Amino acid sequence: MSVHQCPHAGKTSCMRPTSLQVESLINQAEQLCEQRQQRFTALRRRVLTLICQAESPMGAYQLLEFLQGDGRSAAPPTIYRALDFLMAQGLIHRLASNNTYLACAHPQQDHEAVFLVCQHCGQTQEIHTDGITHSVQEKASRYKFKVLHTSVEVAGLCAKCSPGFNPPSAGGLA
Amino acid sequence: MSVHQCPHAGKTSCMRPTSLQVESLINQAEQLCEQRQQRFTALRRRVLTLICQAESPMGAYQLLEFLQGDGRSAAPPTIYRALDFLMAQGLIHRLASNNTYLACAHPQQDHEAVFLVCQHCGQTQEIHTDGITHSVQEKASRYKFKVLHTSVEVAGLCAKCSPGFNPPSAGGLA
DNA sequence: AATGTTATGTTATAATATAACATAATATGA
DNA sequence: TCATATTATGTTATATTATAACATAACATT
Ligand SMILES: [Zn+2]
Ligand SMILES: [Zn+2]
Ligand SMILES: [Zn+2]
Ligand SMILES: [Zn+2]
Repeated sequence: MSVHQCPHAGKTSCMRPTSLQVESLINQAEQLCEQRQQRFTALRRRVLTLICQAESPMGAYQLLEFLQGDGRSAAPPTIYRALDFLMAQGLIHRLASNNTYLACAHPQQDHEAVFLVCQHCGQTQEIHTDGITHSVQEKASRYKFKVLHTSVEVAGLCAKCSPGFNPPSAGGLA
Repeated sequence: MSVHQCPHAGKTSCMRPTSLQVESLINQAEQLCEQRQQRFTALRRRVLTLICQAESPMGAYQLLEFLQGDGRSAAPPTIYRALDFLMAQGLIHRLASNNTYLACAHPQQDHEAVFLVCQHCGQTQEIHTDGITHSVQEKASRYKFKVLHTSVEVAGLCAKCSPGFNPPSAGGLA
């Protein structure tokens, strides 16, 4: 049994996964859909691939342009239906703060996630943290509020885009 | 010196403030704007009043309808400019998860907030919790991510809309 | 093949938000 | 007060994001 090595795990900032890593994510999605008796169609595969290959989260109409570039006939419902499916399967997430979609870093398990969204370069890191989830739960319970879904989106600057960052390979001085 | 009693403070669920409480919020807004040498115009006052009076967060076009009902000439930019101003002054918040706007419960101080959004009735409670803010900060710093703004929106069911709720005045049995 | 189901194509439109430029109201200084 | 600058609002058009409704195609099951 080959365990999938998540391209996001253990990295300081999210890099575009290699084509091998994308392939691995797609294979994983295919397996999940098969287990759930859901159809992982060519269109859905294509959309997930585009999202996985992207440097940062993509908008629906951006993705739509790629589909149209394929020669395929594609209108807004085409992309939104694919996105809805992928979200329902937990393969992608939607960022409400900027209306974009990104691949889930850990589609295996159901989870709440926190997103660190760089305002400069757009790169977005999905992190999982029980601490935040528990804080929310605890606070909500004091208000007798039943939590169904928590959205945490953190806007800021990633390591690369923070002032004072020097790329390691540049030597750091001049 | 009369201290403003926030209509949200200490409540289990957010109720529409009384007209006296709305008035108090508006007066407070007026003072804040005066301190900052910002113009609290009739339009801005009207929009803030509408938002304060609302039972739950309101959409921009909903608010726009009210302005038009006033007999006033109003187009989308009218409402969006007012909303932008009120947000810049920290008098209202925008919920990204459902594109709505609500009055800030504590416009005095700059703060990060958590919103408990009831999916059934729409009522939304703003709460302030250092615990969540600190968890986010701590997690982000591990990724060398500089936090600028944190959005936490919790979807679920408020006390009233949770299954099994009986209004206190009904006696609780039959 | 006949049938039911799911997915996709297609057209139109809804909902949310902004650009660009004109006019009006307000503030500031002579 | 008047001229001037600044800020706010009016107005028209358009951009962006998303869904409704119905037709056709692909797939599954018998
Ligand atoms: Zn995820
Ligand atoms: Zn960045
Ligand atoms: Zn607030
Ligand atoms: Zn409720």
